[in-house]
Amino acid sequence: MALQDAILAALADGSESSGYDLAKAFDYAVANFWTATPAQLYRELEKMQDEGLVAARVVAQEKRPNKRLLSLTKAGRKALHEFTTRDPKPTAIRDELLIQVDAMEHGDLASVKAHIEARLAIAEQKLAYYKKSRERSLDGCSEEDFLVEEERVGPYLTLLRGISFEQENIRWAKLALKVLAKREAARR
Amino acid sequence: MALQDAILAALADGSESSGYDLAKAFDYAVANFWTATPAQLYRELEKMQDEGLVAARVVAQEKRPNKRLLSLTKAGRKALHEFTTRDPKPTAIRDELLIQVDAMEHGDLASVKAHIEARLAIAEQKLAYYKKSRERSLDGCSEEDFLVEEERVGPYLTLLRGISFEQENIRWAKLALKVLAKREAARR
DNA sequence: GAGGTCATGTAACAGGTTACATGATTGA
DNA sequence: TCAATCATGTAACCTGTTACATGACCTC
Repeated sequence: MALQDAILAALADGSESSGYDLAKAFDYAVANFWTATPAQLYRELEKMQDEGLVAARVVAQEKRPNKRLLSLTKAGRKALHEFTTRDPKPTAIRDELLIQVDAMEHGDLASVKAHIEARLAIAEQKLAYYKKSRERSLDGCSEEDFLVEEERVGPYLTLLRGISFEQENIRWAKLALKVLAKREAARR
Repeated sequence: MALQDAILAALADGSESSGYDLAKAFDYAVANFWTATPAQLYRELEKMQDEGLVAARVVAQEKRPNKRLLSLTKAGRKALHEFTTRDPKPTAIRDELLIQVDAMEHGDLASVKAHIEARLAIAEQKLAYYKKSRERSLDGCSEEDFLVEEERVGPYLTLLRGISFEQENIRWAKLALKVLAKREAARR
């Protein structure tokens, strides 16, 4: 059910997206609290159309395949409102890198170190991307003013959570690499 | 496949656990980077026994059902080592609360506020639990010394990531509540 | 005596992943 | 000319969730 709610929320703040647009928004490289693959989205959107939560408007394009632009119906908006009243499930995190780090003494240290380095680079990219998003949102306004005056702060608040998540990933990865280096030096 | 790897890692650092023990360790209230329900674990453990990755030793107990204590086989240790050499998948986060916050202006503000408060309380509990774990690990030793001298730092490093995750959840939740309060005050 | 913990699971269903298929256009 | 982007999806499979079942013990 929760993917459905995530789609409702995405359509409510973006408005009129194609399945392809949603697929980009739910890509792990961009999304900070929910991911989904295109296959999942097309399947779910089909179901949501049958249930009358979203409506499609076909836009013919020259030199491009036709688009099906989706938007929320009244029933869709109602379902989204109802969702916000339900108790949210606890956060689920799945991180294979942390499994590897947990078991690193039983595995290949050099590989794990390389994986932490790769993750650090990804986190830095995501952080840079989120910070650009933030600048775009604020549009010159100060954060304090924005948070009180803007009519919609929800997306900004979730963006702040994404930013601090990536900042902590970076901090942690650097610490872990430092520890590994120190231990390697001490082993000789 | 990744649940399998998570089980291998759990058995490698704990050694000889029952399905029930693992279920507690993978519970969302305790686990910081992978969760699984008992049903999932019993199914997966069955498979892993067939594949020869884990072996069960049945321990008869008086006044309690028999236990099946599981441990890694040589093949299991090899599989775990091999896992650490593979590229880990990117972190997957799924958080319904952040969907609700993202869409809060389309939903029920009072409910969302209550959900943030509930999440804050959970994060504080988890943080307290993680901090106790840390004290137990350090056992009077300073962190700096521990990180260089201990033979196994993997579990400690993942614990640190869990701690900072919950600290950021707390910080974020408090900020979000403050913003909501200010906006409510400004609306009058 | 009610509810929690220890300890095992099964069945049915829902949700997520991987691989494939199509085909034109645009930029390096 | 090679890869990426736009844009749609399907099929098969794997993983995760929910609800149920059993039964004795321990604590309030």
